[in-house]
Amino acid sequence: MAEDKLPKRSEDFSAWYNEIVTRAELAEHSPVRGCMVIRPNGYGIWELMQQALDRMFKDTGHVNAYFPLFIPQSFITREAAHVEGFAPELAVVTHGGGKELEEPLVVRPTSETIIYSMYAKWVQSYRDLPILMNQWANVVRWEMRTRLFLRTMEFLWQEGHTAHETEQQAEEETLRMLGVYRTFMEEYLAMPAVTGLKTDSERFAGALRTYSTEVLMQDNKALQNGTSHNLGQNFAKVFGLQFQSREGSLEYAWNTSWGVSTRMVGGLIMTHSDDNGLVTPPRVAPIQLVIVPIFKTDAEKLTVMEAAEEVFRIIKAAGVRVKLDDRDSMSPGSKFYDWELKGVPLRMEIGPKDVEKNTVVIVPRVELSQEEAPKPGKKQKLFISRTELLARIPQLLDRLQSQLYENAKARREANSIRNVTSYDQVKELVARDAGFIYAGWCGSAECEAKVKEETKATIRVIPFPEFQSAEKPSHCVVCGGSAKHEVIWSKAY
RNA sequence: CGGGGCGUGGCUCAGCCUGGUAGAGCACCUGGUUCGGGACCAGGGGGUCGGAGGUUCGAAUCCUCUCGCCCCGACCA
Repeated sequence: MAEDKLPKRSEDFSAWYNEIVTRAELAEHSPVRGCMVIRPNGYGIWELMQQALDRMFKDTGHVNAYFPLFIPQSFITREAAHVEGFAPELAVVTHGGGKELEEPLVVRPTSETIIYSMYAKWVQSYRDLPILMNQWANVVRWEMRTRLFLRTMEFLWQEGHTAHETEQQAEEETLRMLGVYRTFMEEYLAMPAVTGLKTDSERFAGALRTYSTEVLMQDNKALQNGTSHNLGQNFAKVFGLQFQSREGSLEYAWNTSWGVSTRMVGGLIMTHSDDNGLVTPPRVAPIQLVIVPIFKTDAEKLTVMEAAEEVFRIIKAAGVRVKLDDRDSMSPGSKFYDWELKGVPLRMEIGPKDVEKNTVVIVPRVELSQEEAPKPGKKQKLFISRTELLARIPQLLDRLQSQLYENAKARREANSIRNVTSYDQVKELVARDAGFIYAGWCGSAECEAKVKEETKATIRVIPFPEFQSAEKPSHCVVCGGSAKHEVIWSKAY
């Protein structure tokens, strides 16, 4: 077969990423520029993400609904900041049914306007609040430059939209959902996320405050993969979302919105995968374990397949997402490479020797520090008795899940540079893609813009206390004025 | 939208400069032998050269326009 190897991450990270996406059959370009077809391998990951998130949303009291794709253009233009933010990336429908429309329809870039206009109809009194709703949808934003999963003109996401009596309740909701995202990313995607507040320049168009989760990719660029906004009363005022308060007065509701998208799939790839291909954390792996039977003679094939099928049934019954690779046109070695490329967490080999000894061989996609170390230059192979399988496989999946998280977190820590006090050092660090750069900032948009202009790095976030350095910076790394915040600078996707 | 690169069977690419009517490897199909880290032999199917227009007796090859992809920059989840 002699398949070509992937480009190496260290040599061409972009090419490596693109090759993984297409060769692992996650997605490919559509005939329409900037749009993508998500193939079953990629969509399977997204489905598992959806399932887990949806459960978490329900557990925090949210319900799902669906609002339409088309939004009257006039809705978008009502909220000043919102229009300004989205105008350049709107797709507008001007014709329908063969006639020019009286009012053009915007293909939703996000649904604040249509949703809050509806909430306004549904809410009369404080008794109707809070509204805690979510929708799973596609949205369209006209983009100049696109990349599969990371930035496409149409993407899939969920957008939560809530309405509350008080600013404090809205703020609590905003932070609660940011926390849900972080938990989800860490527990399911094995992605260590830094959470914090966005600066004014990075804030969502129409929000009071925007918070985000930021994850460091293997090329040391940051990926914002979740945002949560406290919208204040901006949209409520524009769409007349009012309620009679407990005191009898008429008040505008306080809104929040929060979303994550298929961009997370791209982040997942860039966090864990290696030069052999995709690496998928077990909890979001469409196939968690693949069984590769090995045999020479027909007699061996018979006994090996019988054993493989039995193991398959047992493991499947235990709730593991397992596949038996019974393709007979491919050699086992070739299958090994194939499943490594596709990121399956565990591979099981069953051959004549295993049948004889009533064992199987398991090879984890990523080396597990808790298991016996491999021989130098070899892959880690675990020899497991068939009688232990039901206990061992879930354990190995768990260990792989946490191993990926530990690896990613260690990498992030190794590439977080704290207490940077000179601007020259910032320039030097950004120039060599050093990662997350923690430094003081005076809070001025001028200093922020200067750094962006001169280095391409932006303030990713004003990190929450648990991420802040032990020693608080005293001066702005740009102007030398007194520091208002410690911020994280980094190049970003 | 600016700069650069590239579009030739499913994939990677040769052919283009010096026009003469399309080729390789891999993949795919059939049969056989194989199978513990990318198997081998034999046979076979498949492209009109991104698209449109032009020059020419004749265009993958020359010219014009256009579409798309990739990289870099400005904008962004």
